[in-house]
Amino acid sequence: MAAKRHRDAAFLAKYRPDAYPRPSVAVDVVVLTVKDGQLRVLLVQRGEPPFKGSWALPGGFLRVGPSAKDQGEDLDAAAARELEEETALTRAQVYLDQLGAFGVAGRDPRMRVISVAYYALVRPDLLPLVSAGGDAAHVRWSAVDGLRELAFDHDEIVRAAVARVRAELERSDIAQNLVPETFTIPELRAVHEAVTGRKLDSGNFRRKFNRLLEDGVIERAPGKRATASKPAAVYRFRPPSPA
Amino acid sequence: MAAKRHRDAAFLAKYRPDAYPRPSVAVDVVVLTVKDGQLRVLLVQRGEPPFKGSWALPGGFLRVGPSAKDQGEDLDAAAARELEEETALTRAQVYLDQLGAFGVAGRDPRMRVISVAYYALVRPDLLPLVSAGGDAAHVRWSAVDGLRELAFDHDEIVRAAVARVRAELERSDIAQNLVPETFTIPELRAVHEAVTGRKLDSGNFRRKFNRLLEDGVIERAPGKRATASKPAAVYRFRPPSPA
DNA sequence: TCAAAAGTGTTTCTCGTACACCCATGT
DNA sequence: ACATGGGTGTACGAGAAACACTTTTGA
Repeated sequence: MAAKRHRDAAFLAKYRPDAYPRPSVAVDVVVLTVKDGQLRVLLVQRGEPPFKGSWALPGGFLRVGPSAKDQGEDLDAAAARELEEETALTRAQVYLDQLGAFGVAGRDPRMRVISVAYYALVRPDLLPLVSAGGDAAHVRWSAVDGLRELAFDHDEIVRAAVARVRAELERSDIAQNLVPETFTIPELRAVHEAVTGRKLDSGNFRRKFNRLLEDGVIERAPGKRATASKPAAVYRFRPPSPA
Repeated sequence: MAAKRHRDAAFLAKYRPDAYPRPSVAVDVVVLTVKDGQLRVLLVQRGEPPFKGSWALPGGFLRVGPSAKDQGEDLDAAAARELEEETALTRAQVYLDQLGAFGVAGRDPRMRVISVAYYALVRPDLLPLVSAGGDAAHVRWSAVDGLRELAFDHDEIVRAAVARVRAELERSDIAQNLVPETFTIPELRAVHEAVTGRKLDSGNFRRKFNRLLEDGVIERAPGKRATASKPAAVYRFRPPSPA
C-alpha cells in the first residue's frame, strides 16, 4: 500500500498533462417547460452517428481556444450558445444553471467525452419562439416520465435534472421561470402540479401563495383572466429591486 | 440573428471534435472534516508552478485512455484516486460526491482546464490516517471561513462545497460522515454547530435526535462516555440494512 | 340550473424556536 | 459546594395537510 502510494507520487511528479490524451468536453442542456399540464424536455433527433436517428439532448462540444491566452468560451457561455442554436432563446429569456458533469468512461463510443450538463427552464409563452428555430421535424417536447432509448446517457441526465428542479421548486422561486409574465393562482398551481406530479389542494396552495404576496415576492397585476369558470385575479413576480 | 444561427448550424455540421483543441480535465477534491469544533478543509502546498508555494485543493488530471476502447478512468474513480494519493483514505471510508464543474476560461494560466470538483467528508477518528500519508509540512487543515489566496479558483470551489454541505445537512444524514462510529448526542450537535456556524439549543437538538432514534436511523450503542460533566449515552448510525 | 373552478374558513399535526428547570459529575 | 453540561418539560408560532363550504361564472 505504501509502495503503491509511492509509485503514484512518482507518477504525479512526472505527469505532463499536455503529453497525455485529453478528453473532449461537451455541454448538454436539459431544456424544460410545462406544456399541456406536463413537465416536458426538449429533444432533438440526431442526424449523425453515433446514435443516428435517436433522440438526444441539445448540446455540442466546448470551444477551446488554441493558446493559453485565448482559452475559448466559458462553460456557461457554451451552454447559452447551444441553447440559442437549438431554440433561438437567449440566456436573458430563460433560467439556466449547471447540473453537473457526467463522465463515465465509454458513454460515448467514439472517444472519451466529459459532458457538463445544464438545465434550462422556459416559460410557456416563449414556446412559439422555440419552434420557430430549427426544423420542427427533428425537435420534440417529450414528457419527462419513462424516457427510454435516448442517445448516450441522456436519460440519466434528464432524470437528474428533473430531480434537481423538483428539489429547487420547494426551496426557491424558480417556478417563475415556468409561467408567463402574468399568471393566476391556479396557473401557478398547475405548474407545481406538473413538476411534482401530484395534485395540490387549491385552498392550501392559495395560503402559501398569500404568504408570497405578503413577503412581496409576488404582486397584483392589473386585470383579470377569463377561465373555464370564475375569472381569476392576475399576478406577477415582483422584479428584483435594483439595489 | 437568423443568419447567425445558420452559420452556427453549418459550423456544427462540419465540426470534428478531434480536429479541434481539447481542454484538460482535472479533478479536485474538497476534503472536509470537523476538527477543534470547526469545519476544516484539507489544503496542500503546491510544489510546482503555477501558483508554486500557494495552498490548493488536492487534485490532478483525469487519466484518459488512448483509444475509444480504453477510455481511461471514470470521474468518480479519479476523485477517489486523488483522495487516496493525498490522504491514504479509501473511497469506502469517506463520503464522496460530485460538486460540479468549474471551467471559466483563464482559471489556469497554462492552458484551458475544466475542473470537476468533488467533496469528501472525513470522520474525525480517521484523521490520524491522513497525516500518515504524505509529508505533513505541505498539508494543512484550514478553517473554511475567510480563505484567501488559494491557487486557481479553489476558494470559490471551497465556498460552493461548504454551501452544499450546509444544505445537505438539513435534508439528509450526511452528518454521520463527520462523527466517529459511535458518538454522544452532544458530539453530534457539535458537528451541526461546526458546519452551520450557529449555536444550537441542546434541548431542541435532543428532540430532533429522538425522532431519528424512533425512525431507526440511529440506535443505542453499548456503554457510556465520560465527559467534562455528566456521562453521556453512546449511539451509532444504524448501518443500511442489506435489502 | 348545473357543473366547474375560484375563493374562504377551520381543524389537526408536525416541527422549529425559545426558555425554564432538574440532575449527575468532576473539580 | 458549585459550575458545567447532560437531560426533561412546556409553550408558542409557522406551516403542511385534509376537508367542508360559499361564490361566481360559462355552458
